[in-house]
Amino acid sequence: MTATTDSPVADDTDDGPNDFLRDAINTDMADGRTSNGVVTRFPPEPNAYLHVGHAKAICVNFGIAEQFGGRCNLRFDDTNPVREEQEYVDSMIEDIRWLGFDWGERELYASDYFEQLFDWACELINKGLAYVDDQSADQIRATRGSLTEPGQNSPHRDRAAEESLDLFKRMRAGEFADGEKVLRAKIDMAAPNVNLRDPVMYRILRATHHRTADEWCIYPMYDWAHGQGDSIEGVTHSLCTLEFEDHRPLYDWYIEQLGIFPSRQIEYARGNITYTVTSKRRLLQLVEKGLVSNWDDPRLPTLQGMRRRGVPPEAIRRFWREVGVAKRENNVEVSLLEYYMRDHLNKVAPRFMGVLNPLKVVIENYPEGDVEHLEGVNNPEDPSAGTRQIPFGRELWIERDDFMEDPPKKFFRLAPGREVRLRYAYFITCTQVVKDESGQIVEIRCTYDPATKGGDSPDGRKVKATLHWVAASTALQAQVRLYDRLFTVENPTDVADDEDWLDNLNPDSLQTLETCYLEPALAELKVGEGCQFERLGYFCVDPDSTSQRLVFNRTVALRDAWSKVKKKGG
RNA sequence: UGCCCGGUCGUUCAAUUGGUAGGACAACGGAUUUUGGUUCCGUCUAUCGAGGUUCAAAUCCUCGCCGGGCAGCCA
Repeated sequence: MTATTDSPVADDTDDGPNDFLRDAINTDMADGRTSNGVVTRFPPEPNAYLHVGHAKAICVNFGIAEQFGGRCNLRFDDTNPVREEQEYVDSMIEDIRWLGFDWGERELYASDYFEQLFDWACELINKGLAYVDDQSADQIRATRGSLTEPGQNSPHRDRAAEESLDLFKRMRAGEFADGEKVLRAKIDMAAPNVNLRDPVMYRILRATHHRTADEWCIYPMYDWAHGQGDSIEGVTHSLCTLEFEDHRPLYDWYIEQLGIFPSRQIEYARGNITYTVTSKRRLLQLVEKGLVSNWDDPRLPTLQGMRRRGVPPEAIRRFWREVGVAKRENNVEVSLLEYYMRDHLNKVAPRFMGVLNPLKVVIENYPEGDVEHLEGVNNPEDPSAGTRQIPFGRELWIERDDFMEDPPKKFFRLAPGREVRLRYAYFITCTQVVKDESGQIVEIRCTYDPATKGGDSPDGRKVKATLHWVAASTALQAQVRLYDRLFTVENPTDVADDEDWLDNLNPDSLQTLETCYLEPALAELKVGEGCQFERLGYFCVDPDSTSQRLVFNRTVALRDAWSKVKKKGG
């Protein structure tokens, strides 16, 4: 395969499973319909921030182009200036790049084709295939018929082509008020497919466009722009979501009447994920009502949010590739995404120790004031990551969950009289539990065995647990934000008429821990960089960090067999 | 009750196009382990229904049933 694509994605270039899109493309190639290569496009409307659902479309379109040695254009579908803004263009470009795709010089816009679209519209008018309608929006709606009844012809449907052409040019010239006239395709008001009932091609809209400013006061509709843009660009396969299936006859009709390059539209099912919402409207509500901090809230499935949370783009790409593409409605389990997050992070994330819910440990037989440095492996999955020195001392922090005064049978961490290993350090044995007047455990007293330095016992005795720890005297203090799924149910928007989908919000989706202790090496980590806190999960540095205090986001927890045992009442 | 699309393990995608229903995740069990992580091994579970064609049907046909989309001068 000759790879001429601009998007070499090194880590996931293997083709993955077959699907009906690739089958169709293979067939078209065999039939000689792709002599200039396979061309796809990702066509967002710049009116919102990209989310993980868009990522599927991006992966499908760029992925297929790459796999077939073709190319994928980025084309902004900017035909409605009242909704679109440059800010969204910029953020989309940033997000797609972050995901790992590249479109070379082909940053394209539907608005690039406004003049051509206008000329083609004139051509259709001349052929008697389009006409200017003077009816109001209400009248057009009223005469469109219903799902079960045909529509009625507009009184202007059969006006002379010359008259329509004149009117259309005057529409462009600004002689009419917004909404006063439209250009309509002349197809069939009795068509069972409502999209074919003389669809509107142009409306008059006095709004400043983010690229063409006030050059135009008429704007093409989606159907009369998208397929034409595809054709102009030589897009061989225009892959879109299922709701456009009913539009395909119109897509094909315009191309056929114009006799231009026949792009082929194929529809596939959008990707949904359990416990998350991706509709623009709903994401907007979450942000505007302050239910999340902003568009980049790490709990949101926006690409900005996922990036801030530390989700590796590789995981998103891998996820959508493995999920595949089909035509049936789907709701993929979020655990699959989490699996690929862990799978990637496990290979690349440097390990550190951090204590989230600290409990003080004093090693009674360790010399007061002494600090020694012990060697830790940075990444057991990647020897080239090397080692680091970790300071150890008489007073340490361990995780509160790692000690139980009266442990159940299957708990094999620290308990009175029990010996455990401190990772990379020593075996310690709990000798005493110190409580305050309310009975709360405030400190654990232990002894250590100097012969077990590094964590090995020369006499071969075993311990059942290895704990992470941080030396108190050199610890970094940090805030850590733990995220849980934003909703408590798999389908948050699946609610009865008298229910509010927002009632499904998880009240505990964010837990902020103000006093966490980290090993000092973590001070070197920069904003956005990720790591593993051993035994806990993957974390990354949040932009809220200051030189005074680090802030970490938990990207995803490690799989936790103990929590399952605990739940079962172990 | 118009038109279009879809229905395969809990989830999702496959099945060389009519020839032993398979993978991944999840779940469950076990081995290894200086992360109750990783890795490894194993187990469990599915063709919406009824007819028909055929030596043979997830696949083709018919009729049902269920789910989704469509009546913007949105995309």
